[in-house]
Amino acid sequence: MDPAEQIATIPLFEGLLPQQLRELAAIVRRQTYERGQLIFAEGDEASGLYVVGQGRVKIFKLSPEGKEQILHLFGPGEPFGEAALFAGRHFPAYAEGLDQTTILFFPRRALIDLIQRNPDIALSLLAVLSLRLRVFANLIEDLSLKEVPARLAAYLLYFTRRTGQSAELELDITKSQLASLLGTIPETLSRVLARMSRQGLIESEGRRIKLLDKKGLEELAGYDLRLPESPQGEE
Amino acid sequence: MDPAEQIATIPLFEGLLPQQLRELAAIVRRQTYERGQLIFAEGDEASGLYVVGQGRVKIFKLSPEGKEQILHLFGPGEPFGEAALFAGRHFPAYAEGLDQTTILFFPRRALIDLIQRNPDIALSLLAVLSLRLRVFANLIEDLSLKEVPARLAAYLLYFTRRTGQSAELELDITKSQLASLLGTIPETLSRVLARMSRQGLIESEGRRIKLLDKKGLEELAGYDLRLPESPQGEE
DNA sequence: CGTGCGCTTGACTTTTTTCAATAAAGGTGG
DNA sequence: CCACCTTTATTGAAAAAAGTCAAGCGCACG
Repeated sequence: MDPAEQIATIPLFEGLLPQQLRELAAIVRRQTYERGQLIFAEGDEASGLYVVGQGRVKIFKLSPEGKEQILHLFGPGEPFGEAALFAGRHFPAYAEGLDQTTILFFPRRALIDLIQRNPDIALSLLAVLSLRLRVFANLIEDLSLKEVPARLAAYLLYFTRRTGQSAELELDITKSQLASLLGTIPETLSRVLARMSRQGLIESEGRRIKLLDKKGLEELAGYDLRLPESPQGEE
Repeated sequence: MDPAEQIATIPLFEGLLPQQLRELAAIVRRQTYERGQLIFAEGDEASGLYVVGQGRVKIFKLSPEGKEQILHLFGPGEPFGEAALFAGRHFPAYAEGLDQTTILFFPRRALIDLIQRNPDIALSLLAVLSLRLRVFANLIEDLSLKEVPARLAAYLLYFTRRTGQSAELELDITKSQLASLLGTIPETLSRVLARMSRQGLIESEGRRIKLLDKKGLEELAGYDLRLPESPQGEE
């Protein structure tokens, strides 16, 4: 595909003038990665902005023992590595291709120039970062306030809403990856899925999961009891 | 204090021209909150940017059962509530005064105008958001990859570095709040502190904690074994 | 001087992880 | 098309970590 055309489809750059798109096209570098190939490592020098072209990218942290926590999964059009661009000089996590993946890379200097001449990009970037902050806040909430079944229920419900699939959904990641996303391990996830099936909440077969009792799942996820009172003094 | 003067000391607005500072001063609203008073609640409409004047502010999430997870503690000069400004229209968490607190509030509209006319503020904001993203990434890592003793050790070491205190530190929050910050409960924290004391790692007396064995703490925190190899295939 | 809040400790329960073994699924090359 | 190999998923038994409930202490503050 023509670089300028492809860039124009990136939500982050939507609304830019043709001239500006051409500038971007002039500095972009296209890269390809195999499934499982590392794009950057935690601690690496951050020299620019990445945008997923095709395929998916996994952003994750690694414990000393090798256990991984997935922070994000990104698909076509989504930028990543921006935080390192504006804050520290180093990536705070790993990035790896989940499939065969093409990446658009925008070097730091040129990008910052462009932003300075074009505040709208900045606002767009601010929106992206804000949204991520929000996602993280929710992830933190889930990880620290809920147990695995609640996290799983929340994820399943969220997933149906995100993809529009109503009650029958098909995971686009392995269950091991889902476990990592939920902050647990495959064994635990497997058991929780089995238990939910026994309880008649879901039906699980391979990557296909049918939600049989949405109400029950919502309860599990903590969608009830949304305290109407102010939490003052709730320390 | 004169508003313009005070605004000039906010890192976020550093480097602005006197004219722009005056614009900000013209739109700012000053508010006071008591210790424990709610500044905004999760789900509230977000109508502007907050900056801490004096005192400290606690940003937190609440589980249905009332357990809280502290996301941030902010002090003078630090902005909060920005994410809601650029992304969704609602706050993703609660904010509450930790002391008697004065807040500077900048309404949305005027601020966005100013940003559009002044890309440098945008870059500054991008840096702030990026930094927070980074903090969150670390918090998520800690919460999901480490057990409480490791999180506590990491916090203690981080705290000494942040405050410059070398081996003897004085908490500026209650232990219950520290527990919440670490994603656990006071009882567990208490036990972990006791255990660490028995092991000769620390000496704890009220809010004063002395680090007796930094090396041991670093090991606990997982500062060893930083895998030098690429984590390829480490799924 | 008492009330309340923060902190600690003990006994107990629940949740999750670990370790190990096995089964199922998917892709590759003959 | 099948045998083989790797990856992914499941299950059991045991251990570990963290949370709940309940009681008690100490200290600050009115």
